[in-house]
Amino acid sequence: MDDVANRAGVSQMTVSRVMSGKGYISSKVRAQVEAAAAEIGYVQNRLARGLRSEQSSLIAVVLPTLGNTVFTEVLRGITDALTAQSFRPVFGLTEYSEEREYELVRDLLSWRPSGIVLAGLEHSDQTRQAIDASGVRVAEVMDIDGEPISAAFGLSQIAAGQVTAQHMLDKGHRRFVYAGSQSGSDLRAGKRLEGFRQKVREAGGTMVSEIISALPSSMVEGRRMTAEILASADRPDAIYYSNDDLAAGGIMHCLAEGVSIPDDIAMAGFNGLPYLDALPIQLTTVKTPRYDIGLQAGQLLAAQGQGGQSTAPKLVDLGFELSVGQTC
Amino acid sequence: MDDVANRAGVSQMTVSRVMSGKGYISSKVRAQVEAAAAEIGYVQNRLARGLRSEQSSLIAVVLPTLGNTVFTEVLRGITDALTAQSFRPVFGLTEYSEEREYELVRDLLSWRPSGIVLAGLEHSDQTRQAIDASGVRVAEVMDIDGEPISAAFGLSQIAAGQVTAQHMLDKGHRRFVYAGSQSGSDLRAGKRLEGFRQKVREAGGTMVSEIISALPSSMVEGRRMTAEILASADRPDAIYYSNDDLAAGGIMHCLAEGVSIPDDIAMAGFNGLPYLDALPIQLTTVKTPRYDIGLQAGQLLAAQGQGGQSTAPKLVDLGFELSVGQTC
DNA sequence: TCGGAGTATGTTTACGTAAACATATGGCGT
DNA sequence: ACGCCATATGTTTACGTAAACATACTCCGA
Repeated sequence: MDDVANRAGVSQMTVSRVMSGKGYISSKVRAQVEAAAAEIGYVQNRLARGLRSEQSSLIAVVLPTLGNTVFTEVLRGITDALTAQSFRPVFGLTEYSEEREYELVRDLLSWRPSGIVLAGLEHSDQTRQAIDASGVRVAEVMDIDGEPISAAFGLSQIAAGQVTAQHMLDKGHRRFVYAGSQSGSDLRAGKRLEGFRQKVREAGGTMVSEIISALPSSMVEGRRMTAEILASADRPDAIYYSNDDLAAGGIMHCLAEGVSIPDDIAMAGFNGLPYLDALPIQLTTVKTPRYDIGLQAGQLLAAQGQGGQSTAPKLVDLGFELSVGQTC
Repeated sequence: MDDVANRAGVSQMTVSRVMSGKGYISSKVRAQVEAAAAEIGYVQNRLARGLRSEQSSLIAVVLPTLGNTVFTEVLRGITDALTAQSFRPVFGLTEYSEEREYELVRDLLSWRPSGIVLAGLEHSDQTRQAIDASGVRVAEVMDIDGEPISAAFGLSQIAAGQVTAQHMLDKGHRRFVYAGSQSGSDLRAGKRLEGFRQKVREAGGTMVSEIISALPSSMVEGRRMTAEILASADRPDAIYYSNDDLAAGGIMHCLAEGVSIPDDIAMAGFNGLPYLDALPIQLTTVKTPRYDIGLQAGQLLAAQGQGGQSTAPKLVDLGFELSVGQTC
């Protein structure tokens, strides 16, 4: 700024005023300063700005994985919201580990972000403590079954599991297998299963088994698990997959092996991923507003006014929609 | 740090030495300082550190989209490489716009990143100029057909197109349709098409038509385009899709409509996405080392030594592999 | 016994920015 | 004509850190 100031024949502070758009500036001086800045290729230093203003226009984003379309779409929403306000996401991946989440949160707080996005409502005490101490605003995404730190955007995972179970029960299915992944470390999936189990129990149905792969969810793994389930002695009526990728793998298995859906086996997934519309058989699933969840979380954090924080609702239910297909 | 110093009964500089691990510190003082820091919950301020050291341990990442698995995997690789060195990615999405890329690069440079990742080798003059002026190290990813700014990690997109064409020609196909997306703004896809066209021309084959959708690539759009192509009067032997998502949509269309692959229509895609292994029909495609590309790009930028920069190769060819399936 | 080398700590300063506080000019109402 | 207010610019200072430059103590060999 000093260089720009010298060249424009004004003081550093005047340059600062032009750059930040705050305070009075005559149009003549503004033009001079802008010309000088362009000539010497001035690029503002946000580290210094952040240091001085005790606020960084960075938003920390801590998500479990990018291997799941859900989170890439949430991240898209966040990024779009932030970009519009010239905030930038800095991020890290936990791979579904609470320990990793803590390390990342701690580290990211050293950037003095204006806000932080976390997945879900369950966090270690350490994590909560670090966040409380820092005073940053928090947006938790995807889940609303629980107590948010300050604001959560998502849907009731438990209710989603319940609705799915109810639909399958209504269709006459009674004997279920649950197929999950990630060794059960995806807590949202756990909540869906919880809701699902409850409804099945209430209706007198049976959870024949709950198979949880150690691998991340994928279509390939879903196909493998489905083959295993169908080959087992105690074959169920229906499979509830923890998400659409696994379920799509199930559909693929059946298409390839000539297994009839839903007569031989019924299926339901979760998420409502766009590619499902391209499959030969429409999967019954639950559509979730992932992009919107990210967008609203991003908007909350990017909103400048600190006054707005107190008036913001704590839990924002973006809802879900049971999408009935041909698989049950 | 002043607070920590007071509590530990030492000077601020001693605290700085403990935190950064540089300089001599007695084990007694180190313990005192660490205890004091823990008690008051000290969190270092990386903005100040960056300001002082003129270097930020942030890496700017500018990618076209997160809607394409390719870039989410590249981003995973980058993130993994950076995290290992406690660097963090700050990122932005261009949606395949050069203008947007420039704005993002310009803005991200204000964070004084230690490095920047860009997709592809084509950038506007403005962008190159801004990067040159800043002196940051650059890693360009996915493409190596061209002149890199400093280092590029990827594969020859032109060669990938050629290899695919050659294989299809060897299988006896002569009349091709190309199916692309994004209004052709994906320049890597353009290079593949270029290589493809060239081989087809050389072999006396025909490009019956080149259909480019305005939408982003997706399985759904691939299915729609395939239906359109198969319904056209001038029906080709084979379709070359700009990527696997479109091609998978083509497979789905054929499965649903009972079109025989490859007898009625042959197909090839690009990327080698993992989910292809789950489909009932194996797609012929080109496998690309996306994660590795990101990983190596990240490692280059996270490597501290500036001396390493000059010895680093300019173009790193991570190769590709033609994966022959059942679709041609 | 003395001096130098290694170890351990402190003091001063600068990084680039913007808040807080001055200062200066011009116009307008009374 | 006078003073006040809106406009326009300048000066000083602090944000938290680490480099550069002191200073002090200990140990060891000549």
